[in-house]
Amino acid sequence: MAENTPPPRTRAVPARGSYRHGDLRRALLEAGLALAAEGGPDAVVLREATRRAGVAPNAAYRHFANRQALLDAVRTAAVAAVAEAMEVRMAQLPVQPDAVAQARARVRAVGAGYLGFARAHTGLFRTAFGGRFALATTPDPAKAGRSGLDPFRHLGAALDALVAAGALPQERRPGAEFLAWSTVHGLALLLIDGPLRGLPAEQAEALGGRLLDMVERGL
Amino acid sequence: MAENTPPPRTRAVPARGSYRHGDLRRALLEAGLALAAEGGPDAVVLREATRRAGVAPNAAYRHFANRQALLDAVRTAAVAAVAEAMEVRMAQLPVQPDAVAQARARVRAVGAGYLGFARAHTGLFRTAFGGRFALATTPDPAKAGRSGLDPFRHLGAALDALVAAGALPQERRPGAEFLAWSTVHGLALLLIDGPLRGLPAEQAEALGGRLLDMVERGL
DNA sequence: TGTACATCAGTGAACGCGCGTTCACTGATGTAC
DNA sequence: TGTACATCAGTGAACGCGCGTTCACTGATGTAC
Repeated sequence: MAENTPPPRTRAVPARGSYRHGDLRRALLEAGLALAAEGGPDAVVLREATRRAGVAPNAAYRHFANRQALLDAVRTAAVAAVAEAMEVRMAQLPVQPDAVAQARARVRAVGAGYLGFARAHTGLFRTAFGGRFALATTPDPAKAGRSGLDPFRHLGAALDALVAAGALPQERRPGAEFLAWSTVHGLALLLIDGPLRGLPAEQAEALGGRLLDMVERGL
Repeated sequence: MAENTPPPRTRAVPARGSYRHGDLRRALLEAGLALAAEGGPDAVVLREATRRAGVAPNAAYRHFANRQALLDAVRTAAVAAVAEAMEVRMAQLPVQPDAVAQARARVRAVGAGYLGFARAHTGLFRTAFGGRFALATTPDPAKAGRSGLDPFRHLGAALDALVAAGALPQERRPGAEFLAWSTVHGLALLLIDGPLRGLPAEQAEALGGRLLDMVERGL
């Protein structure tokens, strides 16, 4: 870790749980998250998750319809973790007198949260956004951070704030989230899977900064 | 196809080839490319390639050390195909009196070639740039188009031309390829794997255009 | 020009692998009387 | 309060799958004499 982005959320140990195991569903989900963190989505292997939970392979079927269902649950949790990383950045933002500066800082925090998460929790990031992934048209609370917003909606809200502050013309707002997202998404992938893999943190952050400058200017 | 980006290069039928099969190496490579086109890198399965070539599974080992070697060869060919898609776009560029406009158009052609290839040949694109991929520091002719440049070097050359034309300050040049690449790479992935998947061609191109506007302004 | 020989591309059979998933089960628990 | 019972979370064993890869082989070809 050693990053200011948080590890994936681990809820407090819950009410006694069910039968034998205590709470196998959560144990499997957490094993799945650990696997995803170590090796991305392909590493979320049902048998290995049960192994880590200390349970027979088929016990998983009491809690997940199949391997895909487990993977989906892991992916959802990973998306929520990205949202939380963004929220951490935003919470650290100083209050500024200038509304424009404030709104810009918010957009940057969203982008930096995304990039920081990708670098700090590569496997989880790849699980969340690395392969085929969709965007529910109706918000899913399970994919949100504490604020109730998922990563995509954090970006949308930040861009709305930019418009409200007068820093982004209304007519450029539609579709702007996809332009901004593309940019940051691309750098994230170049940084974790592409030729920028292994770039020292300092340089990666500098590049991220320049990229966000570019988006600001270019939007 | 039905696109102005070319299909992956198929060299003219060569000199007689070797023993029994004629030219199993090429047959396997082409089967691998077809598999990649259909299902991305994971679909490049050694046994299936030999099946398509009409040959026993282990015959592949006469020509490739292992599955990874076949995949690498396929990936290299896919990268070259991206370079060619860029070259097609550039060749279509009208000559302009204004050097700045000319240089800008060239950068846009590189970006549009990348995006167009990603949409037209999704599986190949994903094979070339979808997963873990590196960038040889020394240019590999096998990854280049007819011009001898690979996709990354096409971008670099286009940016150099931008500087030469005076449209990009010298001091902003270093690292600019990574900013530009990130942007276009991200949109490509959003378009083929992400929430923008299935966007109608017209809208996808419009978004691509806006993105390239943004890069131009922002760089 | 004809024959013996070495080469080596492709064969056929088999391997071990870990995977997801299904089956009939068992036995600790909570609940109804 | 004590006992019978239904529930259903986790068990144990097994399946078929396609994969990559190894082995000892064969037989068409090009080449040397």
